[in-house]
Amino acid sequence: MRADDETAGAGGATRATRTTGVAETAGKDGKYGKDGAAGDAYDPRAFPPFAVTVDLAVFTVRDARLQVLLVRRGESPYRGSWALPGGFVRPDESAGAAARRELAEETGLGADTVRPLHLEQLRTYSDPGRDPRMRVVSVAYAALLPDLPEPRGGGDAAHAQWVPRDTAGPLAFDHDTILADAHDRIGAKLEYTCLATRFCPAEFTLGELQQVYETVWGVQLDRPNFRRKVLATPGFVEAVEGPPRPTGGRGKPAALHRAGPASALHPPLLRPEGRPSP
Amino acid sequence: MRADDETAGAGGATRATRTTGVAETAGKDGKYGKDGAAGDAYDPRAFPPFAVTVDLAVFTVRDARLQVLLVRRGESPYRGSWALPGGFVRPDESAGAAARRELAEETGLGADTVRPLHLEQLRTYSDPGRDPRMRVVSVAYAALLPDLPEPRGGGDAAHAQWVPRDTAGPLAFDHDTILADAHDRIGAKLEYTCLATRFCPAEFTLGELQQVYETVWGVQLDRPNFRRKVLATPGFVEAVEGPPRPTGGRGKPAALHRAGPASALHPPLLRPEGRPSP
DNA sequence: TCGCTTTATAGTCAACATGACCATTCACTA
DNA sequence: TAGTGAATGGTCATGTTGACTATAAAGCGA
Repeated sequence: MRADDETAGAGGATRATRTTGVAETAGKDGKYGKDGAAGDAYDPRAFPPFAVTVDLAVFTVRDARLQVLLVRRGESPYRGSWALPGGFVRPDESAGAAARRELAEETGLGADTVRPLHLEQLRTYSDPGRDPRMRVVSVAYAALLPDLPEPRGGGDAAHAQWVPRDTAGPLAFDHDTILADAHDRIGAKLEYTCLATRFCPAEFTLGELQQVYETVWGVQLDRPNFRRKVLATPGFVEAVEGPPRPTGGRGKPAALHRAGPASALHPPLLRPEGRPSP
Repeated sequence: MRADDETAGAGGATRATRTTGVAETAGKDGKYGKDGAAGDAYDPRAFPPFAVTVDLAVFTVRDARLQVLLVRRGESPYRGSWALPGGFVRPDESAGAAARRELAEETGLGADTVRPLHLEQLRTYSDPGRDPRMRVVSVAYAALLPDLPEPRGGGDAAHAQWVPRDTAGPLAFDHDTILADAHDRIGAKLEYTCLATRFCPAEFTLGELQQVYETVWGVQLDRPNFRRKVLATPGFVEAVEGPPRPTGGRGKPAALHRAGPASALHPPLLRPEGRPSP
């Protein structure tokens, strides 16, 4: 969660292309120029068009590590580099729809599996130089997946691969920045939302939920305190009837829970130390 | 802060335009199709281009009310409606730079005044139908202004006007949604960042700072408790030497403070009741 | 069957933060 | 000189958090 935007390169050059004050205000809100008075107005068609893409930071927690889904680039630039999955937004879909479509394609998961997954818009990256070939603005999304039995299906998604987040990079384009922003945002949202359950299967133990927090934050939490806090937060989790899951012989089997109806935590579940940045 | 994205209209139609799986993965990350193999690849130039704009939710606190800067549209559609200020992103600038440029133009403030203002990217609105004339994706920003002595300069900005936030709307396009998202985001960030000082002039009293919280959140806060909390948070504010500002005869003059070096609050300054949504 | 290990769960206690108050100080005005 | 309005300085009960100890339940190996 970086506070500021890419503001480099502002100022001078933009002034140079400015013609009149009327030209500015005529193009308000993404509209054409004043009706008919096209000569002076700011006309978007007079410029090379923007391409709009989505980039996805797809996270899961597996083997007590935060893993991110990456693809290897087959074309230049950055040929052979790892990159975040993504693709073009099509003329008839929103960025959110494009992100969900790409998520299904890259993970190889069916539409039914992908539909309930949490997709969160992070921010938009629009630096003029971020793609050396053309002007591309990219809307970045973060996706949270439980540790699914079918990590990546065959077909289109064969080239996508889970990589531990701390060993990911350097990535193509500005994807290192996007990934860092995504990690920051997810970590921050764990503090005051119930997002952590999205990393878990439908039924999970409190130990698994705690593992999510510990993995995303990179800290150790006290187990009794974590338990107390989660159970004291109304609507965060609710107990599941029936026998606990077989443990495989290690310790007492834990009771199962499922995500509750709440979406926000009151008060928040704060990280042990200070947060990185606003 | 809406949790989910615009996902309406996904699915069917996008499938119809899909050609092959190779076409999908070839256009990864906002690139052209596979080198040379343009026949099958997804080529952005085959589609009508996207226009990219910025929309600004510019807030200030004046007369104990949250005010937002609006412009009146002179062209159709929504001719005569109020709308958020904004405009096209130019080919050589980032969205953030465009937002700052538009902010200067709409407020009539000089570049030096605008430079230190807080601009925060909210999210991107990309619904295919959000502008009836063409495909426009808009990157929304929130800007926080102190109650400046020159509310709006002359010239270009003469048509922009401060409007109380609760009387704003209905606005053109999806600007009601953007404004609501902006208000939610600002309110949430007041809880765990030092953002509130951005609504204040360089030197301010704790009463003025409290007024910001009360106005944005729409609640009343206890003054001694607020004071204790703010002063106990390291780096939030620091005392200013010298005599207090003349009060105009109403009560004891308050000590002046300026924004401290901190950017995040630990622990956060939570709203009295539960937060609206995640 | 008896320990032994492992993990879940229950409970204690002090430090800290918060919300609801009351009291005092200060500058200006009537 | 008293009165008014706002800032500032406290108290106190309550709730939350962090550190820590203790108990319970399951499987394993001897």
